[in-house]
Order: sequence, then C-alpha cells, then structure tokens
Amino acid sequence: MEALTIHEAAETTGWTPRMLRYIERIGLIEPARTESGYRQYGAGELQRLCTLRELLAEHEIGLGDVAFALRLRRDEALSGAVDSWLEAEPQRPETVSADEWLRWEQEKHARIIAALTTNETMETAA
Amino acid sequence: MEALTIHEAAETTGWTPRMLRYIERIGLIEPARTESGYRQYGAGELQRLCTLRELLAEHEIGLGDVAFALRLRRDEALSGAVDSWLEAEPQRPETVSADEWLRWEQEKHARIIAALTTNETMETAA
DNA sequence: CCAACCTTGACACAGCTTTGATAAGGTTGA
DNA sequence: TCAACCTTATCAAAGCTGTGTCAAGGTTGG
Repeated sequence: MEALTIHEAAETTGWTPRMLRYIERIGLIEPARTESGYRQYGAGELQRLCTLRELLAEHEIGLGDVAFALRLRRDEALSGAVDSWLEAEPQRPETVSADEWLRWEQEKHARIIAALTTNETMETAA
Repeated sequence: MEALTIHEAAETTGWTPRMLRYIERIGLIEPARTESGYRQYGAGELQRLCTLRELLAEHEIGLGDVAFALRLRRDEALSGAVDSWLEAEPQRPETVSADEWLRWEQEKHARIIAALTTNETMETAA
C-alpha cells in the first residue's frame, strides 16, 4: 500500500483535512510531499493518526500537550530544566511548631527583609 | 527563616497573590496551610517560585506546559502512551518511486478500500 | 472589637488555540 | 480543456489561559 492524499487520509483516519494540516503545522505528523507539493500519507502516518486520536481521547490531553511532549524530547536543555524544577518538588517544610512560629511572628518586617535578601541570593545563584 | 503569607510570598517572588493561587490550583506549588487555612510559603516554595519564573521566561513555555510535564511524571500510563506514540515517529516511508506510484495510482478506489480495511485492523490492534 | 489580613467564589477581559469556511491559484487525469 | 483535486493564506467563531478585581465572610493581633 502506498501514499494517500490529504482527503483520503482524512476519511481514513477520522480527522478533517484542516486538522491534518494543523497537526502537521505543530510538528506532530509531517507527511512527505510530491514534487508539486501534494501531501502523501503513507501507512505509517495513517497508523500514527489513528493512535493519536486514541491517545488524546483516552488521556484527556490536547494536541498542544503532545506537541509539548515532543518539544521536551527534542530540546534536551528544556527537558533538563523542567525535570530539575520538578525534581525539587517534595522539599516542603513541615507545619511550623507553635512557639517557633511565635518567635518569628514578632517581627514580620524583618522577616520580609530577610526574605528579600534571600531572594536576591536566589536569583543570582540560580 | 519560616513561612510567609501569600502577600509576602508574592512580594518576595514577583508573582501576584492571584497567580500564587492559580499556580497552586494547577498543582505546581501547594504550600502548607495553617489550621485556619492560611497558606504558608516556606523557603523551598519561594525558591521554586523564583526558578519557575526563570523556567517560563528562558524557554518560552507556559504554566500549563509545566503542569503537563508534572502530569507526565506522575501518570506512568500517560507518559508511557505519549512516549510510545512519539517513539514511532521516524517511521516515514521514502518518497515513492515513480513506477511503483503509477501502479498504485491506477485504482485509487481500491486503495482507499484497502486503507479502510487496514484501519480497522489498526484500531482493534491498538 | 476593629483594622488588616486571610479565605473561596464569581465575573470579566485580552490573547491564544483549535477548528471551520472560503478565496485565489496550481496540478492532474480523462 | 475541464472537473476535481491539491496548495497557501485569511477571516471567524468557540473555547481555554492567564490575570485582575471585587464580594462575602473567617482569623488575628493590638
């Protein structure tokens, strides 16, 4: 089996031609082209278009989400940055003990100043 | 240093209180609460709020994208499905050779029927 | 007890995403 | 040559995101 045109591929997969162009524009499925520029959808593309619909439906995600996942996989710097941000997550301080809280509550202003200073450190350090 | 209120944390990190609530709602940073329900932002949260701004700015992504990355990391089934969909990507058939194309071009209708049959197989197989 | 916080919830609005429709023009096969 | 495709580009509508603001009400410290 060989390549189908965009309308044939649309009928086959349940997308509209419009959406196939959109899916291409966001980088998810980029079919080959004939010399004159017509899109050619092969068996692989048809497969992926079908499973793409299932993926979106079954997990309640959008095309943009899949596009972002693709970007994550292609941009090593991005995925590293996101991962390391997510990594730091469980670092949550326990609920404050009552007296410790009181001690600090006494000078709210000093706390904010301290926080601001810490923040500058954070910004330059990061 | 101990916990800050939402307004203090906002001033410290450059977000607005509104946005801190939004960031919490989409699951990115969920501060502890006092017994009466006030949010308490600790050093860890302040850090993460600052680096979150950098992350968004430096990589041109949105809060929703980070939220999706978090979802990917928490939902193993989801990340597996997305990954395996993306994995199949490079499978693109080469541009069709001229005579092979001609042979197929001769009965367009048969091609579509064949594709539809293949599609049914695909759907049940996936 | 009051000012100054905090909470949730709702309305609103600009801007982006997703999708359709339509126009102007090129390709192709009978 | 002509019908039936294809292409890109544009306008448009519906919905979601990110953000502000306001209201009604609880908490807290002086």
